[in-house]
Amino acid sequence: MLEGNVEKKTDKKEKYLRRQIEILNSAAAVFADKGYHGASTGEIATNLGIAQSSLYYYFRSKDEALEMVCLHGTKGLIKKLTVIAESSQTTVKKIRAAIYNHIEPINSIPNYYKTFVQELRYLPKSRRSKVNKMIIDYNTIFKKILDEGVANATFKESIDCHLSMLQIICQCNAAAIWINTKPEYNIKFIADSIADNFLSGVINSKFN
Amino acid sequence: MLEGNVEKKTDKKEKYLRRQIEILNSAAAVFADKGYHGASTGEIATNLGIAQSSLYYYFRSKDEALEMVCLHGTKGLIKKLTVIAESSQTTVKKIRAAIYNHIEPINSIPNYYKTFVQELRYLPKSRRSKVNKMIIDYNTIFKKILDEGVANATFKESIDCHLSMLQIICQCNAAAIWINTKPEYNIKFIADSIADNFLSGVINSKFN
DNA sequence: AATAATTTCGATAGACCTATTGAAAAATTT
DNA sequence: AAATTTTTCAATAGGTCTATCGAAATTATT
Repeated sequence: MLEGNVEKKTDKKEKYLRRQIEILNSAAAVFADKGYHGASTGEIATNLGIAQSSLYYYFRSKDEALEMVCLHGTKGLIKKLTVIAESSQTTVKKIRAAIYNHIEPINSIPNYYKTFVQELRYLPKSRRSKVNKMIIDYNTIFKKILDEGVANATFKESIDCHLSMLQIICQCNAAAIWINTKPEYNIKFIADSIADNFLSGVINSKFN
Repeated sequence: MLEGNVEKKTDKKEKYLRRQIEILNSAAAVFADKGYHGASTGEIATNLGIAQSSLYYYFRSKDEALEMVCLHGTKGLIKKLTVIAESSQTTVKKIRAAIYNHIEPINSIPNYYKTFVQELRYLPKSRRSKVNKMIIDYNTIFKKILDEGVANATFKESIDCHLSMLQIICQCNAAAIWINTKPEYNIKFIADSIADNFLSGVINSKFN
């Protein structure tokens, strides 16, 4: 049966893709821990209990693995940010939601997050196009929320929205490194702190 | 003459140390560009126009070179921060000065700064003691300025000073990466932006 | 100018690492 | 249970890299 064959083929493919994710999880863990150049395919394989050469059934090269980790780690982020940006909340709430959305993968997929933040720079130029497009799109949407905040007079006219976007994102990204240094530093706490400081600053209001 | 010999020996030593700095400059440049593991001693040497093996007259190993770059890149920073912390300025001015002090080496020694920020994590544990002590001291002084701000009611009581310290520093450090992405992003502009946002936030004052 | 100290060099050992290949093993289909 | 497809493996070619060594070159001293 034709339909039967199609279904089976799809299953095969899905099984392969599920296994590929397991491989990528290990790659992300070693990349996050040792850095891209410090990571060896041998260690990625050993952590999975398979032979080093077996990895190459799932990716062509180490840098393809890095690209896949970076792309997989950011899957869905843009869509979620778009929903936030296009929602009818106040700008302040959008910013809070955007920060939480950005920081959440630190919890769910920490090794992908760390690899993206710290190792993307080692991705060869020939492999950058997809990731770069994604970053530009993401930053543009993020900045738009800030632009809107200035336009509707929620934010001061004096702020540089591009720079503010970079400042927020770099605080989120850095959190991936020190989030586990104190028990009270969970992502909600950190997201709130970044948002509070960004929105209102630290100066006591009686001084305003 | 005894004094003569002593003087000459000192000159020798200083000549050696000057050359060592040249070696470290090249190492810092390659570390900053390629990352510690991606950097090869061959490239460090080629950039200096000398043989790879010649480097080992100035350091024992690649990780000793990394340690020296990290230590040299932060020389004097603590002293300057201490002067700021112990000065009689207002807390707000201290924060502005501390941010500028922290960010300034991005201009004067960018490769050391980038190496410190991005590659320190690859320094073997056996070599971390000096750098770690320095970082702890530095962060403690920085946090003290914030604590003082809360104590003298310049800052809100609700802020987590340790977290705020981390947030400021990570914004400074990230700036080393994107400072050259726009012509108007000089260190004064960025230091002011970080300080402005941190102190007063971005929300339009009529909303307070 | 001869001697001594400092600096640089070429050659290389010993490791480690990526990616390929063809075969073996395991799983699936017929 | 035989045949086919999918997955894993061992072996290894070919490359790069760190660190060492004794010799050569350069610089400084006597």
